[in-house]
Amino acid sequence: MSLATPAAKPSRSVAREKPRDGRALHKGQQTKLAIIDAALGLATQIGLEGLSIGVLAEVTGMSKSGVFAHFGSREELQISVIREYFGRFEQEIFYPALHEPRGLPRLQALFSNWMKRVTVEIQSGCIFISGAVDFDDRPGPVRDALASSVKTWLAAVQRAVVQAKEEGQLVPDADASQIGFEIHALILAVHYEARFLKTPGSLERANKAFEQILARYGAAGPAVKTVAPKAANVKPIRKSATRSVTPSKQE
Amino acid sequence: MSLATPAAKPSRSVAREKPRDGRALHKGQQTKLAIIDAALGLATQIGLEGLSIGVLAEVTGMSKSGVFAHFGSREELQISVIREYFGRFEQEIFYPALHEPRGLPRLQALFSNWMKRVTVEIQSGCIFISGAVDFDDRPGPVRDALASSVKTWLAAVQRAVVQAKEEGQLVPDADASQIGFEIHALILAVHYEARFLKTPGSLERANKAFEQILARYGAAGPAVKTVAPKAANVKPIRKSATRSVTPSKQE
DNA sequence: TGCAAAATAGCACGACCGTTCGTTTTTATT
DNA sequence: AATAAAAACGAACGGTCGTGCTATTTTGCA
Repeated sequence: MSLATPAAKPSRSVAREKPRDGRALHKGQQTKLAIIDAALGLATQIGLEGLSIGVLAEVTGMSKSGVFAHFGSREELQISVIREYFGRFEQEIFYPALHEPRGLPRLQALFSNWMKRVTVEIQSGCIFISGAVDFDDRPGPVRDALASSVKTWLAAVQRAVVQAKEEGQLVPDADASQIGFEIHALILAVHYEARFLKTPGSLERANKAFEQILARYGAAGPAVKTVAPKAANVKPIRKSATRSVTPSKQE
Repeated sequence: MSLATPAAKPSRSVAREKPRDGRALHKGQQTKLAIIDAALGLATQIGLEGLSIGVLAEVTGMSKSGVFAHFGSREELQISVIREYFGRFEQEIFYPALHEPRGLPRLQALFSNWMKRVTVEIQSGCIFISGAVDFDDRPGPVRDALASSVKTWLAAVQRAVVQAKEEGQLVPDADASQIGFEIHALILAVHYEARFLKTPGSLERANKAFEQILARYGAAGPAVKTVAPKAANVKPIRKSATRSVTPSKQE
């Protein structure tokens, strides 16, 4: 099972004819990855729209045309950045949560990892949020890439809610889309209040609200009590689990 | 009592020496208001950062320098737009809610009016949200004006929560800042999901979540039962109440 | 009606933008 | 070492941006 239903383009790896390790990637691919990495850093701070090829060239120590040649258009650059950002979302939030047993523990891990990432993004910014504002009503491939990434991610969260219901850890009439909406709302509010308004205590309020969501929809009985606390602390990590999950998205 | 603690600049009205009605405003002030109005329309769609003097001149049928002369800088134009937007927030959301009795009914009216406005902003956009993204980490007077406007507004909402607690309609240990945070989160989520993702049913989910917040913190006993339903439907409007509240903010 | 002041227009500037194109350098292979 | 391909450069283009000047028009009051 993968986060992205429409298989994400690999775009990296895949050497020439003879992938003799130690020189697998073309020089161009290396620098392209370096450019995307720098672009991602810029985009998180000033947004996808603020991202300019000129400053990107300056940062990477290249010429404008040199940077440009790797993408062919600014839109393609933006889309590359979105893909990279989505990939890191998977790596940092989604895949680690898969180590937790499906159901409530995994849902809690998803939210916890998400919040951990938000803690960083309070300084750096989130492309999925700034991008949503930038491409609110501007149709095109960039907006499509952005929206599909976000939808994929939100669907994954919602799937975890459904599984928690299936495990009997949430009451049967719990509305998964409603719960997903409320969780998403908390993340957005943390970004707004902590990053923009700099209101203290936003992180804690989001955590508290999340717990109250679980408390409200949590099924009665001992099931919640036994499973939840165990998973919250213990992490049964399978060896090289991260790598074993990642390639599965290739197909 | 006014929404804005730091008295908002009138900027309009105030004629010359002899305000003989019918020719109270200078020609310049009239067109300035017209420019701001057009700028507000543009800014809600493409954001404060996307707002350009060139297209604004085109829309208003003026020359670039003609538009520019009214503000002296782009920043001042943006600030004027923020002030105008804030003023409409007061007019459409805050002041009408004052007609409801303080406490729960007024809080419900605030949220209801807010949601009514959001319904429009799904198409047009919200400057307080796009502006927060645009000026995330860009200090300056525009960011200050934006943040102070939002904070003023959020404080007004929070005040309504406190009053509901004072009226005994919410449990005494209800955390007003926590409730304010969660309400704000719902609005942000509606904007994101309805405007950007175009997810159906977002409005309903926000309304449902709001009711559940009230249900969770609602005080037991008959107080809630008797007051809440009455205020939810009946509107005891004092005659010309809107006008009687507005000028009070002048001092 | 005349006249000062206010409002608007016209024009140009420097800066930055994405993009194109021809040239030069670097890379990878024989 | 030779060579063809890939990568990076440099300069320039047309465009938009905010802003500063100087005219010109319009306004409001004597």
